[in-house]
Amino acid sequence: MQQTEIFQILSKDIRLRALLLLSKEQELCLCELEHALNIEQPKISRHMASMKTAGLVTSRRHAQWVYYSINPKLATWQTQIIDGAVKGTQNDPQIKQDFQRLKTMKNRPNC
Amino acid sequence: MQQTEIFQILSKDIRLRALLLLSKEQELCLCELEHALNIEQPKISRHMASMKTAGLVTSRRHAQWVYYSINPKLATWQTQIIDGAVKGTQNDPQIKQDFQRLKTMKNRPNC
DNA sequence: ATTGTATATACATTTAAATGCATATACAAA
DNA sequence: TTTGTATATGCATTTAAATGTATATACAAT
Repeated sequence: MQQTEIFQILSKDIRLRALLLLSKEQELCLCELEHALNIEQPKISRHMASMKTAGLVTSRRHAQWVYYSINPKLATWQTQIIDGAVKGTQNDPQIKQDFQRLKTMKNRPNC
Repeated sequence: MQQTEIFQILSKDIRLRALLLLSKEQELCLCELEHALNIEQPKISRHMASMKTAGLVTSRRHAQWVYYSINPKLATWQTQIIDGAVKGTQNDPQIKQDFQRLKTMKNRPNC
């Protein structure tokens, strides 16, 4: 049952929060995620790697930055699940804070 | 972030399969789940207990049987997630087999 | 070539779940 | 009160993820 993989990914705070950021921002580089989530670089890097392995996100490198986005090729049932997560968190203080930190981040890479 | 709890529950095969059975059958007693999923009694009992603790299912006792159902008071975002799981598994052979085993179970308790 | 910034990975350790097996409790019927 | 069936729980062990810290790689700019 590979269907459980998406649940296993979203079962952890950090990854859910990262995905929620990506669901609004289209594309974010690792350092933006690191800053918005306020966690150590190796940690977020590893979690993004696992999300990529699970096929939930894609990445592209541009100069020294690696940009992550939600995989545009997800099945509709997967998208539905993510949408549910978005709904369930729209008033969550933690998520608000994450977006706040992203907004106030200095020297965000432009492209 | 208690939103991750539903994902954590559905991240495991056994629990996802149990929930899918309940989503079609309304109510099933533990021994029906045990039989349909083809696993040991203490195992399914504990997994159902954790689903109950998480608020995903409810239970009622009738005579010596305990009947489980999906909690009717779930938030819509939670229902949406479960619906996504149902969609994502509708042609899954494992799930088909689970229903098959349920159908062919002898001496199912009636009420 | 050297320095700086961004990202990934290795490895040892910790933390958290899941499991098996035994046993306890709940209820029904004899 | 004994026996049978259904369900829950205790406890030791295993399995699986997550973590911290250090280090490696990638690319840009000097």
